[in-house]
This record gives sequence, C-alpha cells and structure tokens, in this order.
Amino acid sequence: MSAKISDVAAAAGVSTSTVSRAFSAPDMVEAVTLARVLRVAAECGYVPNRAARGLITGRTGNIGLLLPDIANPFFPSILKAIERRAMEADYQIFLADTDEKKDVELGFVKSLAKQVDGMILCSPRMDPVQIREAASSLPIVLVNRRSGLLPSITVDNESGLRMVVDHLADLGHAHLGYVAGPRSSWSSQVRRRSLRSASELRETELVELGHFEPMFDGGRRSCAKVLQSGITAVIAYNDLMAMGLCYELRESGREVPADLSVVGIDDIPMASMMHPALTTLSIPRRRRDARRSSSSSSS
Amino acid sequence: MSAKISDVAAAAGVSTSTVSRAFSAPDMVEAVTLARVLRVAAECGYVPNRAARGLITGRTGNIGLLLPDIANPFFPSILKAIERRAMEADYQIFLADTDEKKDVELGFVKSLAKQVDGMILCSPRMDPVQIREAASSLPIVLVNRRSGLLPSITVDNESGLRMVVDHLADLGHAHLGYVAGPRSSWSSQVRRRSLRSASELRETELVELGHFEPMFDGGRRSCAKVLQSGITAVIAYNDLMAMGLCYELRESGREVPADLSVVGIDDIPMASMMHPALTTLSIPRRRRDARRSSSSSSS
DNA sequence: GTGAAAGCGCTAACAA
DNA sequence: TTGTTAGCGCTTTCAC
Repeated sequence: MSAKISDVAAAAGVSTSTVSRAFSAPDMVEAVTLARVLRVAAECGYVPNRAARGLITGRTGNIGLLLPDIANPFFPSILKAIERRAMEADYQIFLADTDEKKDVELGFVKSLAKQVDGMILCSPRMDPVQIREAASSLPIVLVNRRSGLLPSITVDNESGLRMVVDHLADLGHAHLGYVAGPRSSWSSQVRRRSLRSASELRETELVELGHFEPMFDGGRRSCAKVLQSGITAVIAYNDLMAMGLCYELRESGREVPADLSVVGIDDIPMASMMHPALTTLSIPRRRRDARRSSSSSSS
Repeated sequence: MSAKISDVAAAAGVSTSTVSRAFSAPDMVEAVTLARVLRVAAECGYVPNRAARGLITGRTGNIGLLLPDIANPFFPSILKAIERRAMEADYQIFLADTDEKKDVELGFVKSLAKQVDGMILCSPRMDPVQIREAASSLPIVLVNRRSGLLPSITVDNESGLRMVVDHLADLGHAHLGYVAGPRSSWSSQVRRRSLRSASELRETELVELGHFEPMFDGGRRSCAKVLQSGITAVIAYNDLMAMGLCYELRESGREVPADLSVVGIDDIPMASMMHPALTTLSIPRRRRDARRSSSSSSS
C-alpha cells in the first residue's frame, strides 16, 4: 500500500488536517509549512485517495460516459473531446459501451451513479421514462438527444437535411429514400421527420425503407429494399450504413453514383478516406466547426 | 442523496451488518431475514456505495484501461472485449486515451492507481523503466507489449510477418519496404525485426522507410519516401497507415497493386470495407481466431 | 495558522 | 444467525 495522509503528517511533523489543507486549500496553510508538507508528500509519493475524499465531500471527480457503440467511428471523436476537457478539469472517465442494447442502459447508469458526479448519455436508446429515472438519480447531460428540460447537445438536423434534399433535388432526383437507423434512435426519428418536411418543400417523393442496425452490415442489408424501391437517391442514417450500402451495391454490379446516389450523415474520418469519397452531411464535433456538406464525388 | 445502508437497516429492523452481509455474503444470513432485507433494499432503491466499500476491503471493483488512440479502429474491438468481460465480473472501466502522447501515460496510471484494482496498458508507449514504476504501484497487464515478467498479451508477429514476406516473395517481389510506426511502439520494433529476419530467409531486400505517426496521415506522409526508394512492395506498421499510403499513391496517379503492393497489419473492419479490400495481416482479437492473411485483392 | 475530534458509508473482527 | 465496535483515508467543523 502507498502512503496515506497520516504518513505524510507524521513525516512532516504536522497534523493530518494540515496535510489535507495543503492539497485542497493551500492558501489556508502558512507558506513554509505548505512547502515542507508538499515536499515530504512528494518524497513519499503521496497521492490523495479520491474515493476517501469523495466519501466526505460528496464529489468523486469522476464522470460517466454512456455510448451505444465505440466501434462506430463517429463516437471516438466525441469520447476524445470529452476526455480532453475532463483531464483539464482533473476529472476521470468511466466508460460504458452498451453495444446498442438499449435494455442495459439504465442498469449501467444506476451502477455507475454512486461513483460519478454526473453522466453524459451519448445517443442513448432508452425511452423517455427511463431517461427521467436516470436523471432523478444523478445529473445527466444528453448528447444527440433531447428529453424534457435536460441539458443536451444536439445538432441542427433540420437544416442539414434540407441542404441534402436541396442538393439532391438540384441534381434532378425526384424519388428519395431514407434508410433509417434503430427505432429507438432519437436522431433517426428527427432525421426522418426532417427529410419528410424537406422533401415536401421540394415536392420530391420520400420512401422510407425501414429500420436497420446503424452499422456497416445494416447498410448492406438495406440494399435489397433500396433496389426494389425505384428511388434514385438514398440518404442513410449514418455513414457506416451508407458505406455498407455502397459496398453491397457494388457487389451487385451497380455503380455509385452512376446508378444510384448515396448520402451518409456524420462525416466520419473514413468517409473522406474512401475512393471515391462518400458524400456525407458533416456533424460538427467542436464549437467552431461550420456545418457543411463534405466534398462529394459520389452523388 | 440516495438510501444508505443504515436506512435499509432501520427500515428492515436489523443491524447494518446484516444488510451488509445480505449483499456481500448472503449465505451468512437466515433466509427469511435475507428476503426481507433485500425487499426493503429494493424498495429504497438501495445500491451499495462501492467507494465506501472499497475503502475498507481494498478492492474497488474498477479496472483502468490505457489506450494510445481510441480513434484507431484497432482499439475499439479490444475495448469492447474488455468491457464485456468486465461487466460479467461486475467490474467497471476507467478509460484513458493518451492521444499517442507517451509522456502523459505514467501520470494517467498514477492518477488512476488508487481507484482501480489493476490496469491494462494497451500498446503503451512509455519506456521500460516507467513500466516498472507503474507496475510497482499496482497490478498491471500489458497488451501488445512485453516487459520483464509482467503478464502480457501479445501476438505472434514473427510468424505472421514471415507469412507476409513469403507471400510477397512468392509473388516475385525482391525489394520490400517497411513503413514503421512510432519509435516508442514496441510492436513496431518487433515487426521491423521480424521483417528483417524473414527477408533474410527469403533473400529479399528490406528497406526501412522511417517512422511515421500510426495513423492515416502518417501513411500519407510516408508516400514520398516510398516512391523514391525503388521498392515494389511495402508493409506498413498498421492498416490505417497502409490506407493513407494507398490514398496518397492514388492521388499521385499510381495504382495499387499494379504499380506497388501495399500490405497492412491489424485487419481493422475498414480493411475489408474498402474496394479493393486492403491486404492485411490479421491480428486475432479473440482466443479462437485463427491467424490468417485476409482476403487480398491489392497485392 | 494549526490541531483534535467527529464522521462520510461501509465491512470485518469479535461477542453474544 | 445477528449485533456491537472499530476503523478504512480523508475532510471539516470547532477550538485554540
């Protein structure tokens, strides 16, 4: 076991209170004493035990982060941004990846509740009642979702998708399709509604092609429906699905965009690494990012 | 604040010890009492405070995971596997993404040390002395690295790369190149040595093309050196770099594999999503995975 | 400016 | 089988 506060106190010839103050309220300690305490502490390799501290202060210095799937390249950028800010504020992160299983989400929140000061629920799939329940046990911030009056960070899907529809309509497409993500995805519902209203504005048809898992394979699986729907352009719930769809289209001998236009949403790093690059609606990850359609060579 | 052990004890008409035992040693409690305690606890929404428990048991129920870059698609699969097993064992995970900055690694370990029962260092970039220091403060398991006698999980780079060299030599390549990852990467060094001995075995030339960041852009940047080296096939430290290199080669008008063969290592999901698929040495992520070269259309 | 003492929520002897 | 007691490492009144 490593040094504790009493070890430092003894070695520095002060009380534990003084050592404690040296770390949490240094200006309450006389300069010379402070210096000595800190020096001794460093020598002992003393680091305050945050769990013990949290027990009494009620603050743990931890935050919890719930994600549906870290393997979706959209989420690492969010995680990294959170990590960076957390570090700056001397917070540490509990990560829970739910593997798109919405039933485990609330359980994760509850089991983490006591060990964190608050949680960030990123694209949570749980229903609004569960979100309320989660929020009743600890501070919650939502990402990619709105629910009640809870603080949340979302993007302007509405105008983004209006841009997409305008873009496609300008290219002459009159029959659009939407390959939706999971039913439980708030974003997917918002995107569907946004597409619907944008389509009405441009008097284009919008065919809803059903729900698929928000991954590469989900996109692949949507291909059959896409092909039999008679549309000329399709918007996928996210880039991964768009890529899966492109893959399957090519497998079946079609060319994108010659035979069908495909548009994704997110602008994951992969989107621009492909050749030709995936046309995608960029989701700004940082405050300063402008909303934009990334370079398009496939629509 | 939520219910604590004394609330449950009072409501159930027992002592706190009994409540405690009901949760941590249920067979030491009489069946009826146990049932009543658990019922009352459920009604109160009582969940044991793991921090308080850890203070006395010395076990936190948490493990720490250190990664160089969660945005590299190789790592999410590892993270997810760890998460799954952790959940089964009722462990929670502290995640630290170091952003490939080796200097912050030891600090992360130390700041997490008191709050976890042990740490998993995945592809750590720190030097052996630092690893020793980390291991002296808490149990450590290494992934993708060996150091002293510490428990570690590594793959058989040696035979994998022999397969790669054999494959390329069989195709007629006599001048191979290696685009290395960071100097501080243990894997990159092992891979370089493995390539060297495999090349000698096959009497092919091996040109070392220098170190680059282990990402897409690192691969792109390596392109110039690759082109001026006169090699006909190149092995990159990982898939991301291989993909960056392929991207830049195409930008400069070359075709892969017609003008140059490119082989990656890892078999990240993206590798097979591309068209043509990236030739890559697959790193088995789970016990049962066989070692294999994935479907190759570009070498 | 510093120390003594109480207590955060819980578990682990030890008794009963 | 159950309760009593002490104490994990720390912070925080309240005296001095």
